[in-house]
Amino acid sequence: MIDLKDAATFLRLCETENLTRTASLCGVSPSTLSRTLNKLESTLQTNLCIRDKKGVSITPYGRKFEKFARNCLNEYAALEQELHHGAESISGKLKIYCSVTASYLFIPRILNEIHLSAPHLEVKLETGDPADALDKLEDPQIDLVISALPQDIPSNIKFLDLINLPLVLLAPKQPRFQFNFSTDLKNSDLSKVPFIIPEKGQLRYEVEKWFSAMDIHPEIYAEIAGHEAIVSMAGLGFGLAIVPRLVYEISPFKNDVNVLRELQWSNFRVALCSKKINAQDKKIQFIYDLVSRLAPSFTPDLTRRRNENII
Amino acid sequence: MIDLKDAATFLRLCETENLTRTASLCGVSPSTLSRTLNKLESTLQTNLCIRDKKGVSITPYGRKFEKFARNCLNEYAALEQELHHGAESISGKLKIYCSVTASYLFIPRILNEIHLSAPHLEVKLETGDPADALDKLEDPQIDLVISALPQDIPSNIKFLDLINLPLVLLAPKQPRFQFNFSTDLKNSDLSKVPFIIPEKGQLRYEVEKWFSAMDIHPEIYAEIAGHEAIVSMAGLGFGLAIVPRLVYEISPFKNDVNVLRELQWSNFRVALCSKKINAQDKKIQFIYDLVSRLAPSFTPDLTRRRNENII
DNA sequence: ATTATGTATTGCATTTATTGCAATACATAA
DNA sequence: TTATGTATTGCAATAAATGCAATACATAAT
Repeated sequence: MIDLKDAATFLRLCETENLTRTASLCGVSPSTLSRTLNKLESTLQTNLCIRDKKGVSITPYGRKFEKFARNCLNEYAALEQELHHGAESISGKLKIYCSVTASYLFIPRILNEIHLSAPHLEVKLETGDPADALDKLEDPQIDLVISALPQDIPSNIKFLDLINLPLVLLAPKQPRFQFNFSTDLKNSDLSKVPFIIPEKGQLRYEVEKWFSAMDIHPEIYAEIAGHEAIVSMAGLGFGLAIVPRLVYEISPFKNDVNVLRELQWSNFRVALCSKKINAQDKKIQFIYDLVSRLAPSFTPDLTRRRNENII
Repeated sequence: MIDLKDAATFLRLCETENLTRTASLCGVSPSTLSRTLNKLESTLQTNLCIRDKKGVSITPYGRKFEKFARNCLNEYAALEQELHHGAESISGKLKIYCSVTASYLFIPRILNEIHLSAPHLEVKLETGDPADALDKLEDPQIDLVISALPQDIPSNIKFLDLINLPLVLLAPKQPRFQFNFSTDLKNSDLSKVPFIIPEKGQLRYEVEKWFSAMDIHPEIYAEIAGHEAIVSMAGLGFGLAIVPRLVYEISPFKNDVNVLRELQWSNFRVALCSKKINAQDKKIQFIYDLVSRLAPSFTPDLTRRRNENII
């Protein structure tokens, strides 16, 4: 018969579609997880997922089981709540601020994990310009933010590194003006083309640092709030832009821009942050703990994609 | 974490409130079941049931868990149906005919067990005069009946003994007429009081056998269809009556009648019956198998109550 | 082409959990 | 008192789960 623990395990697998990482999330070895899946499939007499040397993919039957598992675990959480209503367990409300991009990448996994290991914790999410993220911590409503870390980290901030994002230089495939950039791009050329740069925040700082290191004095076409909008502007052909690779990867305008190069020595540390004064909060401690288990699974996913479509 | 097998086990315990019998139903030893309950209670951090030397009783928290367990197992059954819709599993429809009393005693446990071990089997129930039960087998709609076995069991009937019910002689506490029966009841007296007897069926046969053995020639007040109605009539004071003890125990008129004595040497075998020609049916075989596991739990429950309130 | 990294699985020895028997302890009825 | 029914516990045997290390394969980087 099915053990609810195995059901929870399968939900994690559905989220990651990766046996090794799921195993580490569940705190077991990959071999154990592999055998757990065998057991699950044999009791259900069904193939829940296809596992080969390449990885894991969930079958339609697996999706049905996923629904079932989610239902049961929800009811189990409700039962626990009913039995000893939340005593000892992590519960209450928690508000997180982050960029739209961060919400795509980190939040689903974090929420999934919260749902599995602290189902009584209510999470609210606010998205916006990542440049504002650290300041948002001053808002007493906001408990946690996902933000790029500045050079000098304020002393009242506690943080946990999530990922170190490479920055990429983007150019529109169809420039709106007749500006020039050839394949053998020279820095001197960059002073002659319009640039879209962030209005403020750590990315603005990094971009300016790069300009100065490269000794470029670019023409600024626009200063934009929100990383995602920068890619849109570039995609629409208004100019070159610099954003974290991840933002480019996720953007709906991805196909309208080319990656000219990846910026070296850039330092764009994305971290989970909170005010140190809240560090004692049980909920916040729990999230730090949870995310630190989750963090290793972020890194490889993003630094992977290679074979740039350099023009 | 909870195993659905343990949840099913607990549902059986809720039905029987008896650890030993539940253990035998689940096919494990009582010690194993005891430890299963310990495990369950420790994972839920709650007392699901009170277990002492006297027996088991389910706590309110246990009832909550029961609801949860029922939910989950229902969903699990639905999932199984969805995955390989009923292949290999016992499914379809089955109609059972029995008396109201039998439906109170046997049917809940049987249905509970069906629900746990063959959740896709749809059971319909028809209740009526047990005298008609065996004849009902001629109805092609009816697959199984619970009936008293006649002296000569028809050769085309397959059966499984459920219980051997003692018959009791009942007298109204407040007779409607001025008939007489003293505490030192003599058989000769019984010829002078009105009797309510069954219209037909095995009970009619047993009653007449007893009359003739005792050399009583009673005054027949009424011939009634349906055992339950016989107790009602007696309770309303129309006369003495003979019914299976169980019928008396369960009757809402129980408090309006006294048990004068238990009839000796009466032979009222209640059995699960079907036509032999249907014995190959997978569903029917399954029910026989299931009920034969269940049967031992019927017997002790009913032969227990002693200390009759003999007048 | 070769190397390096990432993926899942399998054999094996070890540890851990489960199981049923028999014994125990108590309650209730005969 | 005796017999029956109830649940639990100690114990030894059995069964199951676990992680390590080795394996096999795919893919990407060099």
